[in-house]
Amino acid sequence: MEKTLNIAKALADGNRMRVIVALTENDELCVCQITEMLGLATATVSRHMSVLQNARLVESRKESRWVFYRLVGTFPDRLRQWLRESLAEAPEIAADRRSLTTILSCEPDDLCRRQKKRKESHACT
Amino acid sequence: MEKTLNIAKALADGNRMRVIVALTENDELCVCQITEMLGLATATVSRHMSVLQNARLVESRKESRWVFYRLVGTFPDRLRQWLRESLAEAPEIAADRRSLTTILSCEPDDLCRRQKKRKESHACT
DNA sequence: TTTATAGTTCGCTAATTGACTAAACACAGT
DNA sequence: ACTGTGTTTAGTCAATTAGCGAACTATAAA
Repeated sequence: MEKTLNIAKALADGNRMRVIVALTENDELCVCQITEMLGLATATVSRHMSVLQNARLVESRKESRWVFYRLVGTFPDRLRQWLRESLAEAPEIAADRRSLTTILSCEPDDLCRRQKKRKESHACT
Repeated sequence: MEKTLNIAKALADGNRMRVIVALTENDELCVCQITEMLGLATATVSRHMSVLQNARLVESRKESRWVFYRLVGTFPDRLRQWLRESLAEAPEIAADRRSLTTILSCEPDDLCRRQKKRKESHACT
């Protein structure tokens, strides 16, 4: 029962749910892309991804400086179906989809550079 | 998205998950039966059922002094399937099933009387 | 009408959780 | 070796939550 409960707990956060849904539509995403989509601090995103990984919902691989996450191959099919059906009309998910289109149109390198620049400009304000 | 997230949050507690699964196997259960199964205070069970009701997972009816809860007719089928599949081998659920056999073999009246007697005997200890 | 009963709500406590910043880590780039 | 980059971990704070007992509510029973 612990495994199922961990999954339920992992999904009991709006941002983590958004990540899971985004990963049902995209093979994999890197932390900086998820960070950009959610609009949170990198540290927070990392924490969230850790929760999802511990719940065995996602797995990760490292390539160069970037860490990419994807859904595990054993992701429960019924759960995926429920999420997609129940969130089919959700405006927040549609917004994520649109913003991801832009995010995915550039390489992680460029994206991370943009995030850094944005962060510094905030620091100067 | 709020509706789906509320459901996820409602399920992110072991006891509430156990109640939902019990209700997939039993048409309806009254508070005192759920209380007996979970081994919690009535107040706590009532609070939990309120969460499930607010998440639109269960509905209630009152008969005499008893309140009965059942799954809503719109309970997401995929979600039910996922829960039943992933919890098919869970020892805790099996234990609940067994204890419910005993609980359901007597009327709410008798059960409530037993619970009251048990509570008083604790008070005397 | 009064008393009893079952469930709900309130308030408290302790634990957990989401967001952030800063520091640490892993390792690529120079 | 040193510097830069992206991510992870640790610590803090505020908000939320699960469990309980007490008080309250709804209403059945006497």
